[in-house]
Amino acid sequence: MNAIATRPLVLDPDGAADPCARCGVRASSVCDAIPTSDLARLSAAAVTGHAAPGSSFIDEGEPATAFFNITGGTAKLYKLLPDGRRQIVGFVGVGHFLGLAVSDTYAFTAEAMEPVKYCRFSRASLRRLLDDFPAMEKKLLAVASNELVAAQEQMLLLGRKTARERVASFLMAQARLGVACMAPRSHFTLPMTRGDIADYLGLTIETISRTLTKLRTEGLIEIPGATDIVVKNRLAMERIADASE
Amino acid sequence: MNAIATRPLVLDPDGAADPCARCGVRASSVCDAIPTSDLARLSAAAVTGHAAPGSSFIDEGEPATAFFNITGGTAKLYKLLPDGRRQIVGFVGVGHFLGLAVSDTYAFTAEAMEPVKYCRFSRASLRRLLDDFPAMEKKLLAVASNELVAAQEQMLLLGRKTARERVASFLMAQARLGVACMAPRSHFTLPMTRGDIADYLGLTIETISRTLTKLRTEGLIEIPGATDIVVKNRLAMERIADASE
DNA sequence: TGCGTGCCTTGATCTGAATCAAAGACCCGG
DNA sequence: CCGGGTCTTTGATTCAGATCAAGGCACGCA
Repeated sequence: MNAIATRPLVLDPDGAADPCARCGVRASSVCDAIPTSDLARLSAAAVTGHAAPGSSFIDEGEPATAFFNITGGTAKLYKLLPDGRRQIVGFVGVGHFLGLAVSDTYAFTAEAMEPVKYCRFSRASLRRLLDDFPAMEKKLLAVASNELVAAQEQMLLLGRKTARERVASFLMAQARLGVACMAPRSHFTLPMTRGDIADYLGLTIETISRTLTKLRTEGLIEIPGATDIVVKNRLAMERIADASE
Repeated sequence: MNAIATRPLVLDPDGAADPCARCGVRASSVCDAIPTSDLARLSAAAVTGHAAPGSSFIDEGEPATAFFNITGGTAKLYKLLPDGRRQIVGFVGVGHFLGLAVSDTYAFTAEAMEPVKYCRFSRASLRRLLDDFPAMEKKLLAVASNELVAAQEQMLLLGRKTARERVASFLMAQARLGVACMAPRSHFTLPMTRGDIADYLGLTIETISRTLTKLRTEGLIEIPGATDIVVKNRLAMERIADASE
């Protein structure tokens, strides 16, 4: 189960998945879960599509008719309140699955940040796929379980951490993206705006900016350009992030 | 998939599951997913146990060796920060699955609120179970997907809703518990303390108390006893809960 | 080259919820 | 029936982060 669980999976009948723009990892091909001999069936079930930056390809509240697998680009997932308040519930890249839930309507909007490519499956073809390939189902269960753990971690952040702790947590999570089993990177690029970070961390743009500035003046990070982060003191940052100081 | 997804499932070789104390629903027996003829195999894999109120049966950070299915009672799930700040990530009752994630350690602590009974499966026996009974796996996937949706809803609440909106959301969710497809109850009992509610909603005890009092003086609810809630104006409460006013 | 439009930063002020503090209310065991 | 917890409510005060406001910078485009 572990091998299945730890590598991204792309359901791309063309077999042309990009390495993930978020983390640089190249997703394992569909063949990990489905024998090559059955690829034709997968191709028949899938419809490929794409979305330009700023445009959404899943809309909160719309009838949930399909299941998506990201094969290129990055997107943000968010929920809106009627007055416009926004909560970003995740940033996703290559290999991510969307629209799995058993509900009538989509629970969030998915909007491309960098040009997104995806494979779309109807509910019916997804069900057939899962019936035919139990390994697929195992993979999805593992993915969903891990996302649940991440969601609970985010609840802790949103419910109980200070602005400083939230920003530090976010930066350290970004540093770890896509470097499983290796040391986190000390230099990386944020592919999202301050506004997106704010809506992900439950704060405002101004608080994000001020907090980053503070961390910079304390010598814990450097910010060569608005989207570039260099972590100067990882240990201190980690300690702030998990409130152990 | 829907029938499997919508009713609680209890993996109890003794077949003696209680109706859920949280919501009154009697869980479907294990037989929905596993043929009676194979019950012996399930019994062999499962170990039953129980936990008294206030005691935990899963501890955050401990090696994740087992998988749990609640067969009686209710529990709260929470994560702690080193300085004692606490975030409750969920309240669970009969039929709930715990410890599914593919990680080395448990992501949260599970503590009984009312005497809890459970079935425990080792990782290995869970894997065998899932291999043998694909319907089990389908069920777990459906459950995990729905929990993910709920977690995202909670992120919106924690990240963007006001105290008033959080409390109203919480009360309306409690009113809906276990009455799928029926009108929410207008009278119900809260099985948790103000402290638990506070840690679930990312607020303090005092704010919970004040907010409840405010809703009461406005005539939207009544509070006959600290744990009893009567909703007097459901429409207004719903509107506050989803910020559409 | 100049101008508009998004971002981002910084400063001043405000405010919703936290914190600090003190009484009730309730429950259980003896 | 009493005593000592725990839980809840209410009030006074504080404060972290939001809001309001003003520039600054980078980039695309005419």
